Amino acid sequence: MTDSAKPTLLVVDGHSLAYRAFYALPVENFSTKDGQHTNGIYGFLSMLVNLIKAEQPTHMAVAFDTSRVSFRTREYPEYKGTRSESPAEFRGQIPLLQECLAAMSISVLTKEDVEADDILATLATQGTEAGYTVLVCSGDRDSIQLVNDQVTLLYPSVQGVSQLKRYDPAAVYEKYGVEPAQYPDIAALVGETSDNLPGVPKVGEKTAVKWLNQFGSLDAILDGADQIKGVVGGNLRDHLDDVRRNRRLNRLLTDVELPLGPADLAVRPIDEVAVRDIFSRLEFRTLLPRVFDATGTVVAEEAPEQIATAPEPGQPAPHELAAWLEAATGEIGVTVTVEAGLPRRLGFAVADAAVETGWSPEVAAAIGGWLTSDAPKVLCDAKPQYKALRRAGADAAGVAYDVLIAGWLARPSFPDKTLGHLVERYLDEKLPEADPAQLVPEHDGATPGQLSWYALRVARAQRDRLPERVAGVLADIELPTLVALAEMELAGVAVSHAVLSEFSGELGARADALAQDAYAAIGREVNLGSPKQLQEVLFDELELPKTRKTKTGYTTDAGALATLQETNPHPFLDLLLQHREATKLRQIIESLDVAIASDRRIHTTYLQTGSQTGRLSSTDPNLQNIPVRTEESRRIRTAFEVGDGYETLLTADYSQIEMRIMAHLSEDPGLIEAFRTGEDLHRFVGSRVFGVTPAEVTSAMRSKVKAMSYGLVYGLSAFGLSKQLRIEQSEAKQLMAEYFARFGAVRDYLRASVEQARIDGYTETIYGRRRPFPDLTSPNRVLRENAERAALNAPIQGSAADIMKIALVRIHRQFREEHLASRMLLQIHDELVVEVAPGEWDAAERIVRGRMGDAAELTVPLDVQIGRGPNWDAAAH
DNA sequence: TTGTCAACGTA
DNA sequence: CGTACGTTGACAAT
Repeated sequence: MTDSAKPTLLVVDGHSLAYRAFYALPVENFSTKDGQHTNGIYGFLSMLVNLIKAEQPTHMAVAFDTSRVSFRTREYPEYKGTRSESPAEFRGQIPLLQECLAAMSISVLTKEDVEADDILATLATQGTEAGYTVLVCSGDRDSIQLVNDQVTLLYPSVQGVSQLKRYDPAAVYEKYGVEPAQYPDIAALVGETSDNLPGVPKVGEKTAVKWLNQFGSLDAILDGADQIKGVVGGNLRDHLDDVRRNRRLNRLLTDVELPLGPADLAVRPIDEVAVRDIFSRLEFRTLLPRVFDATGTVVAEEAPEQIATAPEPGQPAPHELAAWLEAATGEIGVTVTVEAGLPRRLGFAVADAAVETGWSPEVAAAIGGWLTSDAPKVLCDAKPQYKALRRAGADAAGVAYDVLIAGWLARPSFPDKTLGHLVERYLDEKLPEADPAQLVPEHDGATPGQLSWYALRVARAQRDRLPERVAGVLADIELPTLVALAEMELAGVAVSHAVLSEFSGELGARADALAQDAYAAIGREVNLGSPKQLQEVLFDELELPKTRKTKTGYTTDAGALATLQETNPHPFLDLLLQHREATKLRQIIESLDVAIASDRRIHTTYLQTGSQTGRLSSTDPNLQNIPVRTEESRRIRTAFEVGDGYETLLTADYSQIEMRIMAHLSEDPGLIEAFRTGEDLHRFVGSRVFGVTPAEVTSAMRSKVKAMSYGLVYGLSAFGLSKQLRIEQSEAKQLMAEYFARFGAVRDYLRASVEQARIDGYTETIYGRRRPFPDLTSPNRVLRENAERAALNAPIQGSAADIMKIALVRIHRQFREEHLASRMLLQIHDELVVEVAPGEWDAAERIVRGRMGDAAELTVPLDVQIGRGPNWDAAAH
């Protein structure tokens, strides 16, 4: 038998190689939409496929450890004792990996009480005896002892599992200077830190090899220990027992009883269906053809999966369309294409048919009843379509599903929010798209009817995969919120151009004067808006001390400038700060002014899928960051006025909603009492922390605990607290200690919530909204700690967002039920601005206060502050 | 014209 | 070394 005809047995240590892959591959690229981590599985399989293709083994097996304990830990309990337990995210991947291997018809071997490497050693030995060429693939250096003329070790390099280094006897000798069989002797002397096997102090590979070559064997070294001089000789004599123990433990078993021998491990054809199934669950796409290729699997058909083609939509007359819609049972996919803010074309689809039409008064009349009925409608990005219909005088109801919002709930971090992406993600198909670069596109894009058909199919594929509570958030919170937001956007808020432009003029004049003074202070003109030029002035010309580093240089932000002004006063600094303030305000005013529409109102757009936590965001313009903190900046808010035909503005905000949620989630008795007594929160907390009566809490004490309380919600550190309060770090630490001594359950909750997130891979709000956090197990400390702070904050910020949305929906509903003309205009996270119609103040106030107050049943009351006034500033309380 | 950065407004 | 957002002007890259 020639060598090339010899059968090749490949045996692999599944655990150690998957573990290396787990740390080598960034988890954010290898997680399913449900949050299952797959980096270890993917990396391992990728390596295995390469190996199969390159080595063409005739026989194959993968071995796994069964647990952390084995006969070695019984003999020496500290064995591998320094290894931290492998993360849950890794352990969870092992059963799935074994499922993959089973689908690929690769034998998986495990054995109680022994390690995977003992199984490899046994198989290697049996294989050698039976005349196989053996390849051992392991990440454990002890496997070097197995190498001989028949057995080659494939060992992952530091770069990761994709690069395997081949160790035959020559390679072992070159690297370690000994025969493979002698390697365990070296290792016994040197010790193995990762296995918690201490060796002889000061003895490294060099010394060990020298001794081995000098004495011939480990036993001879131990016997002749007296002859070795110096400190190392003494060390050796002191550690003879350790060396003997190490040698006992690093000897791999070659006689493990296994259910299968080499002959039973012949490569078999993969189970193609099973492989497709598990790979699709794990969302492996590119790996599938590689597996087929490496295993020589002939895929029956080029495209066995039925790529459905969209039906050619019919173009019924209005009355036929109405009949078609009435006849359709179940959900209907709906698409309204929008032009100039108005509906242009409409498409409708059921499972196997689609129709479409242009928008006209006739169509509106024919299908108006269906649109406003509860007949379930499935859309992609329903809000703009709903608004377009409303602008055209049509109403719509029965929004039963929105694939865009559902896709965001399933994976809030994913930036691409288009139907095309969802079609790829959930259907594994391509949405037909016209090539915008071509004047006469080769391919037509999908028509409205076809878009509806795709949306409906995405909805069906998506809904099954949405966890139940997340589906509840969609149905009970997000979909009704969508309608309320659409109405708010349509309403818009009245803004006075006159107020804005007068203020803008004043600020402009002031900014110019400040700029002139600033130039005079440094003797030249610079662009005060250019951080780059400012750095030249501050650090080169004025030679002020360098500030905190940014990517491109040193910061010139307001905080740093203020600090500089204290340490190195210079008139330029103050002028610059004032100039910044004036130009910033003016810029905000300008952007608001151009956003005033012809109805003299500003219509913002709320992004319902814009945040990772469940909050809304606001764009074009952003009305959620209108200045409020300084007296002067509040003047901008006076421009937000009650509109014609309305009586007054009402503002309502939740006081300390996040701390209340913290009290609820942590069940901290102290914090709960704080909110139940109705005492000022920070005064109450201050009295507990500083051990005085509430009346004795000074404003300094109050602001300290206030900063601490708010900081808690963000994962503030002692360092950050000390910086913010400008106190010593030791004092900040002391403050935190005192705080937690009184409110210990808060700390317990925060810790536990992050730990739970590490296990689950995601956080959850009170209502079940999820946010995945793959980085919680990252070995990269910065990534991991960032994730920890965000994970700490997400359930709190997210629950507050949920509660506000619930209130929003209920207020909207009740205003309608009671036929009020009053309406909500703005939502600023914990605040609502309502425009109250004449004579409706009492009703509006009752509803807003009531529905915000009872939006959630927490263990502490939800406190709502109401204000009233002709403009936003005056309505603030 | 487009993308990135620093800076800064809000909750 | 404090969470979540959107917008702006400057500047560099295209």
